[in-house]
Amino acid sequence: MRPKACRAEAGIPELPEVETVKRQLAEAVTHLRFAVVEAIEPAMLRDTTEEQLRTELPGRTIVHVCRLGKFLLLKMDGQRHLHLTLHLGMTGQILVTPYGKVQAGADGPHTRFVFKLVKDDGTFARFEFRDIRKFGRVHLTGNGPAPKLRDLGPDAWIGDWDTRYLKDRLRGRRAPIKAFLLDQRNLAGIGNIYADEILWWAELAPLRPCGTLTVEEVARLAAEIRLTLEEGVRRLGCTVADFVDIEGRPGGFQERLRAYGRQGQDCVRCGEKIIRVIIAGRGTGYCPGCQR
DNA sequence: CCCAAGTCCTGGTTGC
DNA sequence: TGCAACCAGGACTTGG
Repeated sequence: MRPKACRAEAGIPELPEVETVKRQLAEAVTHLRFAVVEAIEPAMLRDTTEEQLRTELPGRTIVHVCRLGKFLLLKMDGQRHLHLTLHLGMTGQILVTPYGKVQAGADGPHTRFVFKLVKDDGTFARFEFRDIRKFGRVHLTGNGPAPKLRDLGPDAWIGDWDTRYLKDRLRGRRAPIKAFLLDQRNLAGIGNIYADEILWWAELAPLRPCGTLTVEEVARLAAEIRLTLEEGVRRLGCTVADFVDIEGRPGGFQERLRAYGRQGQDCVRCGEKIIRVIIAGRGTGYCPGCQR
């Protein structure tokens, strides 16, 4: 079985988008071995020198691909627990293509890393990390995942946390609830778009100070975090690579938005106009009518 | 020119 | 007053 061509991108990568990439990547590269590593943009490296990437990765086989929040982790075989950790930043894309297709194998203007992978049967695949804005990051670490991952809270979608955890973390804080959701140390994986959508579903105003949420509201928030991300994963899981628009969002995503980017339009729940404010330095859409 | 985004960094503020 | 925790805002980057 040859490695399947895979083009994984999905607009701004938040948890559901990264989960989609993770699934496609796992399918495409698990059990393949690194052969040649090319770091075109070494400035995107963390915890790692270009030299280490070039010398330590070749010969190692990918045994597992997983995700924590917005981070992708590729675990290698061998004793040293070598991990390649990827963050897609804002505009990162992963492309995996079998070699032999001239068109598929070419560097683009935004190609930042290229990994040549080899399979048991001797065929090769090209694993490319593209990133227009270079906010993406690549870590190669021995003895476990990148140190950065230790600062992350539990995975917002499938992590081990509950209403009690949220309540404890929110207590006494004056920062707006939206800023709390964006802080990866609390929960990992929520970005600007899903934060707005979660707060709309939970009927909570994004400016509400964390500490003012009632137990009932925290329970609502906890439920909507799981449900909104679940829906995102399900929808993007249906987004076959070929359907993904080069420009950004996969089909069906934009029309599902209830708050983010809908300023000036009617709230589909109460009819009030969605407004836009800046919170935590980020554009925020919400309904002043029903989000309290 | 300004805007968007995720994360890192800095410096100022709050409250015990 | 001291100090840690907290919080706001700028830097980074590029294309629309």
